Amino acid sequence: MKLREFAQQLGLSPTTVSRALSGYPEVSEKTRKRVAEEATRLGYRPNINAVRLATGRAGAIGVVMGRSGEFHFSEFMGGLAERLGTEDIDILVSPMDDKNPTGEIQLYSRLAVSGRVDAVIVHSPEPNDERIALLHKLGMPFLVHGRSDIDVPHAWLDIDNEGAIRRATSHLIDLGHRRIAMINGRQGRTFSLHRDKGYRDALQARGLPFDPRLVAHGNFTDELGFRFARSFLEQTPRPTAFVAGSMMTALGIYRAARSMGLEIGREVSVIAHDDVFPYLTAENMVPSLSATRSSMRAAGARSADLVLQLLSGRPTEEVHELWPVELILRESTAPPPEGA
Amino acid sequence: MKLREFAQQLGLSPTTVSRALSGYPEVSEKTRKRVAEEATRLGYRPNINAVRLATGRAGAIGVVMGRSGEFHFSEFMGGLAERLGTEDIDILVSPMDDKNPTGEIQLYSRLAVSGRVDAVIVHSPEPNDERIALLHKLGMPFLVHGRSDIDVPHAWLDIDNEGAIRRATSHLIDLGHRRIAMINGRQGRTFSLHRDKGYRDALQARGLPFDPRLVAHGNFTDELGFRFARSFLEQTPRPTAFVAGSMMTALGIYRAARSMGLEIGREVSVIAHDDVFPYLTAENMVPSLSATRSSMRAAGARSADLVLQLLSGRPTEEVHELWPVELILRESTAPPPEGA
DNA sequence: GCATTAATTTAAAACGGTTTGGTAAAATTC
DNA sequence: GAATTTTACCAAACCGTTTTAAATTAATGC
Repeated sequence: MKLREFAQQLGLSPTTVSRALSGYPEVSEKTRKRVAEEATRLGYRPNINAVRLATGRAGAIGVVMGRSGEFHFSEFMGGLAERLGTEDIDILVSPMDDKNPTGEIQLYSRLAVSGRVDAVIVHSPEPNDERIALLHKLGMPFLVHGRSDIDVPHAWLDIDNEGAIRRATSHLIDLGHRRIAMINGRQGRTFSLHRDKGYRDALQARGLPFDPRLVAHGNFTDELGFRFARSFLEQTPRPTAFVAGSMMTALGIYRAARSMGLEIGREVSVIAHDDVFPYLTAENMVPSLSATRSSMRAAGARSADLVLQLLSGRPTEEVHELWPVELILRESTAPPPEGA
Repeated sequence: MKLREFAQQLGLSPTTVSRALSGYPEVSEKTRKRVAEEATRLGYRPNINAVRLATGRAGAIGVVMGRSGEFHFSEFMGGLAERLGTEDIDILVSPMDDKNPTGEIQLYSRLAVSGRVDAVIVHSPEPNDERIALLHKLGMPFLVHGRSDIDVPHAWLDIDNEGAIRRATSHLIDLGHRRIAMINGRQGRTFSLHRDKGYRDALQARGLPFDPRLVAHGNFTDELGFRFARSFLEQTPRPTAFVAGSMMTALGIYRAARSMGLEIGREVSVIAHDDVFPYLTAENMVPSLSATRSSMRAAGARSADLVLQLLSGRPTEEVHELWPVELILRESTAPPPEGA
């Protein structure tokens, strides 16, 4: 059913009906109510594409999805979706071929120019992120999940990675650990750099030396967690504790320790970062995993909020949030064994 | 830049330019080429929303995302995105409040009516799935990832869950297991039913009794894997083998066995279904996990293909694919211990 | 070289809403 | 009670394409 017919049935003009449904003030309360009721009764819904054309708004926000296995992606999306469910705004997922970095910029610029989305969410930014520069130049509203040092104003939502890892590392030092290994995220991402910094600062604060042989970077997979942990544990003297970037990494570390007959929570301590997944919880690991924790789903939901704020005119410079991160101590952390 | 201006610059009518760009035959090769060149040179791109309104096509396919933790979701999406990256088609993710089942039907009907998407992908169908009936009634093209027994024609892509689990179970029986527990997916989903059937048929074929106390249903989480495995293992006599629905479930089973001092691959055998994740691999578990395996990402990519076929007119009845599932034997399966 | 057919191109009508700029009726002011 | 403002509604223009139906130009047949 079209607006025309619907309006006719009500004995009103299309104009009035359109306004009534969009909640404009210049239509009487009585009429508005009648229109709303009849709309649901007769099942009238404005054609979304006509609305989009007329208003110039796309009614969607874009998320670019990398190919590599990002298991936290669906949690973030879930949060986003949860919040956006009540608005009439869609989430548009664009695939990105991350083997081809030029393609990424093209993709963003296509996304921006094409008018498919009103705003974009940028993930895992780098300190000098081309995408941010591009989106700013194109005037496309965007929110960065994470942060960038780039000299371009950008709205962002980030967790305090640096503080979290500093606390985690400090705690391990407090327990008496002296050789603490760090399995971090992908090289070059801001969040990895922040975590590196938290780690180094904690060491430095206690006068412990920084040993590059105890730090590794890579995707958050069980596989890499295992491989790095294994190679670290083969060093002599071996590290007595690990700071890890993700739950999957922690699984790999647990596996590596077991494979070498080392007991987690006694001979090797582990603290990992937990994005809070419904299907794999730090609490339930054996031994239960000490973790820095921040809900990815909550970040998704809040990101939706912030994007909506941007779209309704809140100035970019005002929109940034740095979330504190909990440190939850469980059984995987303990003082190092005597003599280690 | 609008079509009007662009056409004017070329000294052509909007009609001709539009046709040239869409590849219609009634425009000369020479003109077409010129138009294409100038379009890239001047950076003309048709306004997507105008196109959508005029053509009635949305240029997007919809995916409904449940709230509960579905870790395979991002793999499926990744595959979808990978394939759709080359087309000019978007993926629209709609949030679903799965606490409110009525909401789901409303959501689908909104999605269908609103004209936001040209087709929809339905996940985890039930044998008599309301969504399928609805989409059929509304005339919205859709692909079911999975299958349904409903008496409504529907295109689908599914893996041979029944066969996979039958083989897995049979293999365990061949090894000598007699008490085999099954931790399946959510009650009522077609795939769970198929797996149940595969399991029961395998038992029956060898004259083994079906014991409902050895079967559990639930979400694919480490937590449930642990709880169910634990309660099964506390029975006397305890099961000597498990068939599990997911990698996370398998993690839970491993944990449960360990917590009871039982050695996987010796005292307890495990076969799980593996959707193939880059961040957690069956091969790498300790002991390595025997698995029925089928790539979720490949299913996503192929689903995109099939949806495109549907949209280009291939009849629904022709579109269904049943994928065979590999059974990969690793260290987690062995004959039961003597006397068990 | 003219009639006929085929190949190109075009003007104008959708597509289905929103928004601008008014107008008539009702409410308020003086 | 006339003048003014406010309220409630409407006709028509517009958003930027595609597509239908018709017009023009080029090619072919004889």
